[in-house]
Amino acid sequence: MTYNEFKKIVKISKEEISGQILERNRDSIKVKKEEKVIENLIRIIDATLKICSKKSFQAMSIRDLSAESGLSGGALYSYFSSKEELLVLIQTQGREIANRVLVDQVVKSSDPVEKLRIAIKSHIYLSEAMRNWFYFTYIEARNLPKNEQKLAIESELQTEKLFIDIINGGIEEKVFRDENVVLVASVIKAMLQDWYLKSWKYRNRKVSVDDYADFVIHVAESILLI
Amino acid sequence: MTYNEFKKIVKISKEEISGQILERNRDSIKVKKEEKVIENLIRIIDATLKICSKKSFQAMSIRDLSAESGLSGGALYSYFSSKEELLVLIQTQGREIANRVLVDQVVKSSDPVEKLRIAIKSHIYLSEAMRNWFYFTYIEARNLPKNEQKLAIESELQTEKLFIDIINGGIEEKVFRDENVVLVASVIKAMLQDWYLKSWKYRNRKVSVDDYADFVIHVAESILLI
DNA sequence: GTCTATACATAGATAGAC
DNA sequence: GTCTATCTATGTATAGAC
Repeated sequence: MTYNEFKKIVKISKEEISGQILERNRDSIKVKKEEKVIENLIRIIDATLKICSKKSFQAMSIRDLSAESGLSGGALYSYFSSKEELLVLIQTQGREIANRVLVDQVVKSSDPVEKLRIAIKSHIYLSEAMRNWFYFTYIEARNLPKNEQKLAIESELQTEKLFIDIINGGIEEKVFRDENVVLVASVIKAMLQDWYLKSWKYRNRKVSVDDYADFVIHVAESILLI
Repeated sequence: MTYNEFKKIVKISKEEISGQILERNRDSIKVKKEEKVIENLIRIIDATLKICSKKSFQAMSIRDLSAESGLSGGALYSYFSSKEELLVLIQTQGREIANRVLVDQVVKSSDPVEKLRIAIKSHIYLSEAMRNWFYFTYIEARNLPKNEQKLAIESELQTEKLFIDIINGGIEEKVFRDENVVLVASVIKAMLQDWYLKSWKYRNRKVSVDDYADFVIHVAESILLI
């Protein structure tokens, strides 16, 4: 699988995401026409992610968001009841998509070596396709309210668990070495995150997403393969 | 070298750091008595790092900082001329210390394998000894003004260059495999950063700093050693 | 040198016209 | 549904007393 193939397989339509957000947040969204909601949620989220790729969510004012999204400050509050709720909304949805796509891809194989490759590639490709979204989810997690922070941590650990399980499977089948599984999963995750946390660096150096994915697989297999 | 030995060798005294900051910022610091400055800079920086381990620098108000440091809002402005300047001051000093200690340690050996081990251990141990400081430097870099952001990026690339040079040395001496040097250095750096970005995770799992350093060395050598 | 009091700007959020 | 106008809170930064 290459990045281009991945993009064709995994349809992440903005309309669909927006629809899911509407389902989850019926209470806070005051606008009744669903089409309007879908359309404007896309504009709001796109604007937020764009602004927050340059400055922090805290530093983004409602007036900034108004200017970038094309909706007035007053209108924005028809789609969320506080700025913090907007943060929670985007983060929750981001985690949901990431987890769903990843799990969907991994179940496609039962061979541990293949599963590990798929998991690494899917994660990197997904974080490339939704770079701003991933960056935002990571970097703004600390500004979430306490209980939402807990959910973010759980989600992080769940993703790691996915790798832990794959590696354990490989050790049982004697295709992987008996390494410290938790640490191997941790460093794989660190490498995956580097792709979207330091995208500026890899772009400047003309490292393609396929190059990077192949390299991370190479590293993982250097540690694990017998 | 273990973490405890490292701490004995590398003296990172708060007074010394504070003194260097004074040298660099004579213009902004209005208080004349040097002892006072040293003492209060320590209190201000400790307070800032403590608060910012829980919330962002933007979210920290001068009133917060006043309460935590024990100085009034007015007094704080005798030590910096704006909140942004305080951010720059801490970040600049943090990068300076990190770079100095790392370079000092690495020159102790001329053997590439040994150099790589020293570099990895020094970085992880240093980031452990100054965990809040490293976390702050990483996470708040994006809130720096444009020109200071450039310096932060340069510093990041310089640290990576140190690893690149070591690896290239090893390849020349035919003790390391002829891998993609830039990518190897990148992922080593990603692993190093994970230690202080996810310190909560490693603490919960009772992974000691020595365990982690040894594991990162193990990974690096799995990729590189012939 | 440090405090209290306060000026001034900007933020989030709401009300009511359209 | 969206706008403009505005309320209120909070933040940074300063002035002047001690």
